[in-house]
Amino acid sequence: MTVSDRKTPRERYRAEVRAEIKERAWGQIAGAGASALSLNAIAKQIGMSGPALYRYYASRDELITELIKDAYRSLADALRAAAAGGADVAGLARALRDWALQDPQRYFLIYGTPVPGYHAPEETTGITSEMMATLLDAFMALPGDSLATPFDAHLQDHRDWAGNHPAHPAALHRTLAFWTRLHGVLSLELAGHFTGMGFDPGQLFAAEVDALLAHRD
Amino acid sequence: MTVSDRKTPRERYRAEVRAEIKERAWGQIAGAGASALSLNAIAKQIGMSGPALYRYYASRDELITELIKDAYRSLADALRAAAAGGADVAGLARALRDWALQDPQRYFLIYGTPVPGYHAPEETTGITSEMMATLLDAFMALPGDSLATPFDAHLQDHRDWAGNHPAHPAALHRTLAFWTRLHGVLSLELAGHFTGMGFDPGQLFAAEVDALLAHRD
DNA sequence: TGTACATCAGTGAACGCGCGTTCACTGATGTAC
DNA sequence: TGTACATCAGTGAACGCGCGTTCACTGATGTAC
Repeated sequence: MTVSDRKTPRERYRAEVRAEIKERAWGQIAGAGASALSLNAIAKQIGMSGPALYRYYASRDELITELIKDAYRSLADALRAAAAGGADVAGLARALRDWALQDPQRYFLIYGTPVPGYHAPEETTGITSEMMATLLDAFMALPGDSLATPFDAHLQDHRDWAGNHPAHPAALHRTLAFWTRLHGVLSLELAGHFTGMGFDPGQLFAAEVDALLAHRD
Repeated sequence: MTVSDRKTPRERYRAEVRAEIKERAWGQIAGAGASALSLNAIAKQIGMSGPALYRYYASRDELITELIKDAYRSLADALRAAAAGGADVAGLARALRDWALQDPQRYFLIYGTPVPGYHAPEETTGITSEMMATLLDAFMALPGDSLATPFDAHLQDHRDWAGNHPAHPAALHRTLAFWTRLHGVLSLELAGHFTGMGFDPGQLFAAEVDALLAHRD
């Protein structure tokens, strides 16, 4: 570790302020949604003037882009950490659910209503691939008849998203089903569509995980 | 049909303008999302001054609330019409998909990111019950072992959302799975999360429908 | 059929607000010799 | 260790914008007798 690697006080301060800006940004998003995020309001909370923020982020869009990347990163990390800790498919599902419930608006920043015209930063596709690889690893550990359904066959020829992961078709299929089914439960739950319906969303989620493990879709 | 039932020219004109306002509102939502909906911009498009709109809607919130109710209504109607036309579960799934693809931003107005603090109008829960009843009718026509899973048992005691529909537990379970799984595929697809992944979202959707019909989850 | 009045659609000006962003500047902190 | 200079964080004023909404008013349309 050379001297040039060590952070100067100024660099450390910069990093701290950038972090505080992000923290306040998340707070605003949690309170009123991403569309209500305001640089001036963040500045006021921190105790700075509005223009001062432009020392740290070039624009509102750059800040939001940064937040989106962080959200993707934290999800991929959560799943990877669970896998590293020995989690199987059910464990990964639990990690996903915990991550989503921990901060619903962060979840919706990724999986919520797309803003027409806005394109997510390039990096996010790479992070998603990472996440898919984690899931594929877990499903590959499960037995499965290959090409059991027509869609399995379709996937065998259309697996760009899986890179060159050695998973068999049934694992590909189940990985996608894991992703879409659990997302279906979570997004409806977090958006409040189950409110007043009477049943326990957690048990529906668990039932979906069980169905995925029964490896008979 | 008495004279008082017949619409006066003024009433007819009012209805037309209200309809045109809604049309333009949908156009704006399709183009830039619901948060970008602007009364002034709508007025300009129609060729009126901004304040003139207040003859037709008391506020921006009232207009949005109206649009949300219309969106719920059109979904429930689409499913009911399909059922009335003899559609089975697969047919209802097709109707749902068609409805969603027809206007993605209308879909997200219902199922997208919730705005913290905003509460959907009361009527929507009733319309959702209607939709659930349509689905339950279709699934009740399918055979199913009752109480095949722990979640089936849970549902038997937590079925507020099903009203007093005579569906057996397996139908309750499959109706919820229909809703959450197809929503999972559709919302990811419409938000663009499958872009560049290589497979055909329509085939994934079809595979999920097949899985629901195999009545072995 | 004609007149007197009420209803109501739409206008233009105005209010207050908050937004993102640019700019010229001050003052503190760090760097080089 | 001390001085001269460069770097950079932060400020306050300003720009231009569009928003929702209120208000007093005009002028056209419909209604009652």
